[in-house]
Amino acid sequence: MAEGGSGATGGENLLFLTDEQLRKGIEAMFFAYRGFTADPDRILATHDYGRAHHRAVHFIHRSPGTTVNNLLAILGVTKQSLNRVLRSLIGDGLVESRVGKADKRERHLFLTLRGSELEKALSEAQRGRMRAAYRAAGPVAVAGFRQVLEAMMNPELRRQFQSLKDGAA
Amino acid sequence: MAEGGSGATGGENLLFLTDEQLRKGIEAMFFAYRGFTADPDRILATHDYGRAHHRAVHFIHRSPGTTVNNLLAILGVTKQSLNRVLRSLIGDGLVESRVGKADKRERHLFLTLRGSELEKALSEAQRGRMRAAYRAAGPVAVAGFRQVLEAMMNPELRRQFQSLKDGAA
DNA sequence: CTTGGAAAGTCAACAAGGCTGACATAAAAT
DNA sequence: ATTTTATGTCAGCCTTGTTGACTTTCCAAG
Repeated sequence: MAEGGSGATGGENLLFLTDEQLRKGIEAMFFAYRGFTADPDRILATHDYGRAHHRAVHFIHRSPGTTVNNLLAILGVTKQSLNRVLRSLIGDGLVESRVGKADKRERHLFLTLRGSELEKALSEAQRGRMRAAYRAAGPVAVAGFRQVLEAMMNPELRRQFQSLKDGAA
Repeated sequence: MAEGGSGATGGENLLFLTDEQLRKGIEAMFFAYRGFTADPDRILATHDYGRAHHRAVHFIHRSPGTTVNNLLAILGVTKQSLNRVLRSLIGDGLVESRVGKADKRERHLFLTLRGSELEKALSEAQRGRMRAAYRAAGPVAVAGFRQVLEAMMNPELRRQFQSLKDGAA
């Protein structure tokens, strides 16, 4: 499905697969990820939170009412680690934890008003940079960007991502 | 400079810049980065090393003889943090530190044979996944991937990256 | 030649955020 | 009635980042 290249770069020659090209891609990924997290990190620092809080807030915003277990699966950390973060977010009044109706063992997580405000600040900062990068690169590049990223995920993560992708909760 | 879109996706409509699209890009970046680091992480764990060691080894391999200060600038950490990592790598005989000839204050860093072996194992693992993703996505997608990543970096990082890109030391 | 300051290294202390293991509780499922 | 599941919590460990204080080395400017 790959080589057929839509022209542009040069048909079936595989120059884009040389170790040199791959190394550049690896380094680009490293440096870009730093940029990717830089803006939210600045905001988080002023609130005495870290990236772990950002991730929790992001996915609770994204899927309101999600359970602790769902969050664990998405974030890929231990419950102890996530619990520490949730405890502080709940304690600070950014997240609300409601006992499940159908299954009272479950806790459903929601952002409070203050939680939503932080989420908005963080995601606007992060989207700002993303938007600038997308605009600079153009729609075709963006499509390629997304394709490569999805191919780079672990298969289970890709499945999670794709079910997350289009809404739902 | 951007909108002119080379066709394919739809000319000047800016659907690729909606908040929804940006959110998907942000999450794709998050999940992909996990995949990106997963394979080397597994190798590192068996050696009692972490990502910080990987980064140091990578850039010493990439620019043999680089100074501690150069490395600090590239990695963006404090010298104390880097020093801890270098000390363990030097102590374990993976890295050699040679006093500078012209300026004897500087230390020039080189991988030993054992260091090169670790580097090779790590980079082969990481390139393996990258190569698979590149192959699955194709050359056009790869070009877009690289464009977006570069646009996402901090300007200083981008400069560093671009001077690094094409060889030199 | 002396001295100021840059480059490098070291020690100590701390924090975030991963991890494991052990254990408690409540509720659901068998 | 028993087992399993979902969650929370305590204690302790590791890596990797941080600051601050201090030393040694050595170039370069006065």
